[in-house]
Amino acid sequence: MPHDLPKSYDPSDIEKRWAEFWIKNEFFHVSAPESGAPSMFSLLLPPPNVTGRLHMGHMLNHTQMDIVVRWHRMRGDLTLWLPGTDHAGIATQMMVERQLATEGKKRREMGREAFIERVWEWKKHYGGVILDQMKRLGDSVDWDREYFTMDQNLSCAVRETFVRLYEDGLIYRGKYIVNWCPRCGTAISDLEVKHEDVAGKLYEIRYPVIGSNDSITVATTRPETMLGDTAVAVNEKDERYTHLRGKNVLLPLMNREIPIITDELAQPEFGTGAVKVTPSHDPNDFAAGLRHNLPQIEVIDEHARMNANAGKYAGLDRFEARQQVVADLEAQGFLVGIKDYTIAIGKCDRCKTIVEPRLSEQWFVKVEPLAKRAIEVVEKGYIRFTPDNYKQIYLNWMYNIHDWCISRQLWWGHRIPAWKCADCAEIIVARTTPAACTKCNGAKLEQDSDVLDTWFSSGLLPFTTLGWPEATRDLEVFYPTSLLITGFDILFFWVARMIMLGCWFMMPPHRPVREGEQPLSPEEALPLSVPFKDVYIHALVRDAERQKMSKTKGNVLDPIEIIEKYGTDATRFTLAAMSSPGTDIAFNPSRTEGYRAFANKIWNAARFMFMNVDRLGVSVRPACEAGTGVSDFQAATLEDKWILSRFNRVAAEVDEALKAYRFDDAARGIYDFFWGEFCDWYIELIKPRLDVENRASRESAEVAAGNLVRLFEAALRLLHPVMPFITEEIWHAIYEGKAPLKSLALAAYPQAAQEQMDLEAETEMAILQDLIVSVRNLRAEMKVEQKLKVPIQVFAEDGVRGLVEQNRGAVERLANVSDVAFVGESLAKLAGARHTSRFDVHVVYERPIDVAAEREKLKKELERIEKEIANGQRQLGNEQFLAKAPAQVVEGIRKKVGELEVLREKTKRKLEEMG
RNA sequence: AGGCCCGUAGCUCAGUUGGUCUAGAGCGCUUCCUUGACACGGAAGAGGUCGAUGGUUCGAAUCCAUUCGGGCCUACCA
Repeated sequence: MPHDLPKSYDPSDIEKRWAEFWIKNEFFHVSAPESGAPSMFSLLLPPPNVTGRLHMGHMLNHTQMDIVVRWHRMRGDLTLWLPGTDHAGIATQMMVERQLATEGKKRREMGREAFIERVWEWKKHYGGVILDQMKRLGDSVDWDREYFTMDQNLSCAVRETFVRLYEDGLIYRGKYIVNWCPRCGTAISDLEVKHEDVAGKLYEIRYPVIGSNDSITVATTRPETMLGDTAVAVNEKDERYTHLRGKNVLLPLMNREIPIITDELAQPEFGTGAVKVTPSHDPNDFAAGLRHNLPQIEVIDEHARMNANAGKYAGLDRFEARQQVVADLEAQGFLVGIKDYTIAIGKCDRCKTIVEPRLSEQWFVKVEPLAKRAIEVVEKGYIRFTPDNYKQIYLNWMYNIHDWCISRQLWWGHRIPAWKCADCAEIIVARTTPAACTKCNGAKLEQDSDVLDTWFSSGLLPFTTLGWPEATRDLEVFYPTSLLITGFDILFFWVARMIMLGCWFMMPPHRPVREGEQPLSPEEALPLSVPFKDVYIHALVRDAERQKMSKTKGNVLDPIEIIEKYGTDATRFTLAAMSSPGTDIAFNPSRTEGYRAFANKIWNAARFMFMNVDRLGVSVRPACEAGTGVSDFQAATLEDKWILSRFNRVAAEVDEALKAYRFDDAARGIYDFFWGEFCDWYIELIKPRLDVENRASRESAEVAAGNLVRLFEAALRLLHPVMPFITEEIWHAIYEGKAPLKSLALAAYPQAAQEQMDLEAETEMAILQDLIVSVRNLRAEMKVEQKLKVPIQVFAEDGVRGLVEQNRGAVERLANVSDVAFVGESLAKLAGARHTSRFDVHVVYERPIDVAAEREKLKKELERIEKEIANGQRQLGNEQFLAKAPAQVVEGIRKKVGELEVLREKTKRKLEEMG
């Protein structure tokens, strides 16, 4: 049995087999050639967290990446898709802490070293889940290059970048207000704080002015912070308070004297126009405090509890303290009022704990110089966004960027390469552990206990994974990477940081230079410093009701379950077909069901092909190597010329679609072609030619079979990037397991060939299809029994008549017609006839016709035609239209009106005839 | 507070610089057909004044303005 395909399509077996085969054979491994600049395509996989499991968003992202990557590979580009996983500082640490908790252990009790060891242990056991899932998807990544962000070489590069930024004056350490998560016990960046509108209260508190009976009322949403107040601010322009300037107030509950200052912090329009100033617990107040040299009194500690400075409130949780403070203020007559107020409260992105602005010593990146370049490369078009509206979103963010807090009080991550001298408190930043203090020569040095924000290291990946800071060939050949496909949720977290860091470290003086080569000038280097040239931002995958998928809602679809149910190919196809830019995807499994049907259709078409090839005993081995579309196709008949032309046209469309990241257009184009044209028409049309037993010659049968196989093989290549498994399976079957290449993934992507396009054949085929559909239509209207063959009459001009005559058999078979008779005059007037501008056709069948209904229909039809004609003629009579509209459009309308006029006459006559 | 996106058939969505659009597809629905590739199939069909209003234009689902409805992002206003 040469072409052995099981009777039914079962994706699970096929997909498992090929996924393993691809990996085992390392088809997707590439290395940079020794010299030259090959046509290449490179893409960095957004590294999933080691803690990660595949979700629908990944599935979409991976599908799109794999399509693009396979497409480029088949086009002959040296294609690198680089996989890896991210150590994901907070996420992973939380995961392991949770595991420890079940054993009754605590991180702090274990100590740093033991804990980190435990995390590595955890990573070894559970960290690979997502990679295994990726393998199931058929992701054609270069597994030989798989990295982990904490690998030795990458960690070295991280340290190198830190030191260089420090040397460049772009990293500083200081005591500032940062976002502090009391649960995670670490600082987090602005981006890791998610704001949420909640119903809160605005408390108005009266502060008595010392030396008078006057008092000043301030408003706050956080009354507990008043314990740390060191001033009250009013606006300079606010005349209500002119008389109080320079005076002091007595801070209630604490009985501390604090000054009334004038500062822009206070806006006259808001509340009373007076504002309490708490430099230790509010970023604005912090800034105001610096302006006025105010003391910083911390009253809340790292666990969000009141500390000793809070007097009698010490030890209370911040929310307990709030209640207590409010109660005491009220009791003592300082509470003026409480109003309902909506607050945008900041929560920790990871654990949803309410973030506390806290004064602490942290490391920051001074981002302005980095942002300047990151803006320039996008404005100059060195990086393009798809959809392009993300360009503006990116730029707006970049224009307003703040310094980036990069230190985290965690244990899992890249430790900051800074040491503090125990003797003189000097901070030493170095690549390797320093032996002695650079200032006092003391030997008691302690490394900073903080680790870096995970996004700092992921921001470096485009160049560090290719060997930076060494001047490697990989870096030379594959950087800038060609494309990045990712979600908008990490546009700022990751995409923006990669651009900032890439355009810093791949620019002189940091850009590695190969020995004996001249360094590039900044102007030359800038376009080449970008981490990627294209960014494609994919949509969010929602559930069928357009709801965001979330665990709490319980509407999370597991891609693995979908895959098990419908197959990876069908799932991939669904996501591709639904990937229209800028719109979220409402994932509906019913769609996937439909695409599994498509896979099944392909499967059965293949079985049909093999059945015939085997019956005829022919062996067809289509060429599939570089530069090949459909080869050795013998276009003997109209349907041959037509399908070949259509194939090439579709190949061109698919290519265009993929170039523009229109995965939906590409998928749909192939779907419509394969099902709607190849299966529904072409296969049906050639069936008689394969029937050597009854009506066909052996020779013509062999030609037909050959064409069928060659076209099918090319179609498989066209479809392979979207549905890699089923195409690989059938493709190998075509060659009976002895394919000229080891994998379809290595074959050539079909390129449209102009000489194989045939507009005339397409036009003729369209007429024939129209005729056949018309007859089927009439049959259905007249309720002719399905099986009954009926004669038809056709009236047409010579050209069309000749066409129908030549393809009489096709008409007879596909429309179930017993005989085609040509008549010399129009049949339009006959009831039970149908007319187009090119032909009239009448089904000869005795069946009473509902004349009234028929008339109504015709009337409506005539109205429509006349409206259309009027419309067209108005345009054609308009000079401005003729002058401005493209010639193609004018010609198209002219032609259409001509055809419509023929139709109108026929319809009119028929109506008259019917009375 | 600022910005972005969406509103097209019962459902989910296409519709690429305004014109060849009689606005398409899948699913669902109706009728017929188990014909040797496929019922995960074949054939035929019903179904939409393109959220609303106004404007620009010879021409608008497409551009502009306003408006209603839905979603999202950014933001240090107590």
